[in-house]
Amino acid sequence: MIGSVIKAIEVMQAFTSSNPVFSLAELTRILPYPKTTIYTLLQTLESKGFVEKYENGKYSLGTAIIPLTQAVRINVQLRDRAAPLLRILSDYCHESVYLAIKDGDQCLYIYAIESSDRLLARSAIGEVGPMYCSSIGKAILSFMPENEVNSIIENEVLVKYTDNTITDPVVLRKELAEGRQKGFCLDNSEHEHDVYCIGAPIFNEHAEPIAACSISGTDVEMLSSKLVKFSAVLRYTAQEISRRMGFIPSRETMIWRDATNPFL
Amino acid sequence: MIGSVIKAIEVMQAFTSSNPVFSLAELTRILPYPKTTIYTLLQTLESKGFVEKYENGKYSLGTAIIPLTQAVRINVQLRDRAAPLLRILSDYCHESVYLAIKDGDQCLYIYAIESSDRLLARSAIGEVGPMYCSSIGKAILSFMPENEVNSIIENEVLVKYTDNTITDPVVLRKELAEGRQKGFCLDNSEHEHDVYCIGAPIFNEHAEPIAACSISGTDVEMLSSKLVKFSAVLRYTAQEISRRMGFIPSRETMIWRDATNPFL
DNA sequence: AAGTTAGTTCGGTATTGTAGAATGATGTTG
DNA sequence: CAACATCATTCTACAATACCGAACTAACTT
Repeated sequence: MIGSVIKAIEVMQAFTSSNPVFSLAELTRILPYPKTTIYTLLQTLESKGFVEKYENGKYSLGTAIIPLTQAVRINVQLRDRAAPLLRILSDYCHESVYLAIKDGDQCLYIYAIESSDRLLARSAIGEVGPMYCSSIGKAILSFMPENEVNSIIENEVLVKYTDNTITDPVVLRKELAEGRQKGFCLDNSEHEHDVYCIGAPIFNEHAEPIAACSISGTDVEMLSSKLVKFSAVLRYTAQEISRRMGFIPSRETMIWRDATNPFL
Repeated sequence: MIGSVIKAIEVMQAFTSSNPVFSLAELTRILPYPKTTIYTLLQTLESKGFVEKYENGKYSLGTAIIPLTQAVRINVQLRDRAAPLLRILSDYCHESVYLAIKDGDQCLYIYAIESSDRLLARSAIGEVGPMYCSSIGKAILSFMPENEVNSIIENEVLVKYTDNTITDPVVLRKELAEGRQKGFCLDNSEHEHDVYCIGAPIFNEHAEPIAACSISGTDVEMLSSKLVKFSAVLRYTAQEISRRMGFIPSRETMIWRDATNPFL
């Protein structure tokens, strides 16, 4: 374990989308290292383009980080395989489509096809979010071993983001059981107001739920009149992505192509 | 300058999308450092999620890199401001839309809205490409100071990717002059076969061309019947993005809204 | 079974990262 | 306008620790 590398990473991770600019002094307040240590770290990172220095002496993360993402394993192995299928899904549904993985106790969004009515300015890629109140997170949880689900649900305060957020572990567990049976989970505006989602899990070759994809919209019809059609194509998409990850669906749970399926 | 941090970065940058997996031995062949040095660097990076270790002992880049991109300055300052405008542009044109910045002598793609007929599986975000044979690159070059243009054109071999690639500096310079006058540049399948693009430059508050956006399609109509309409809305989009970057367009070059403009 | 290659552990040395203090630059307040 | 405060940067000296050779183990090859 090389201390200076650890510290360099901690310096980079101090920067966030809501706080993307720091002066040296501000960083010394955040991090438990002396000024000069952080100073030389910043200079080193700057020489490689990992941080940039503003005119006014402030620092932010540099562009050299962006090309690295193309080589990240999950992007090569999962995103690049899933992208064409998600494209078809998005064209069929005319709604935003997301791909996120389980990253520790959270979901990490690694791909998005955002439809025009998504008003959020920022790209979701790279964002992390809670598992218990998103369709993606619940879809992953619903197929995880019970003890792991417990450790995620119980080691975390279930924050009530909206009126619909499920904060009762009993209710949540019931919904996960239901999701496991149906093969998909919903987000009835449980995280953001007026955002409705359907999420379906993606499995790896060991049949572990490592990720999920979702259809997301601002129309509540998503969970009523459109649900049957959308959930079917979403589950099929997730299954085909899983297949490309080496997963072999069982005969009972397999989803077949039919007339309502755009993947004919 | 901290040596171990430099080395750690060099280790990470050894991974690419075409070569995303390495064993320790392979890395020692690529990098001029002893086995044990690279070994401890990998272990350190792994502890922070910056590299991941496969079952078979091989290494690849880890997911912890992905959230960092949300805090990268250019993504906060430019991408997040440009995204809604590019969304409108894409909806209007029904074509793929790209945003790339000048990064040294190359273009770095930082945002993309890919339309359904884009068959490429991979996301372009994070990719780098040459400036002299893309509409984005030429759009940036066309507004750069002459000496900087020279250093890019002359220090680089102009590879002939397709039959249409311009490899003659004289022809290229003439086209850049034309682009500067018109306010946009074309890519007539000069980099990839059957890909046609229109690119327009984006300026910062100092009126420097720091980036460009483009409309990209597989239909040659892009450069004929659709050109007038598309180039107008593209230029307007680029201007409005520039404005959000602090650029103040001059009265002569300003593009006004009109009936063919979706931004009414 | 011998040989080759790769991953990992170990330990001594010398490099070099670290942090205190001092300096210079900038901005702020009375 | 001066006195003060804050911040970035330079310098220096010591001690920590990164570094790398060598040794060891495991897996695979011939």
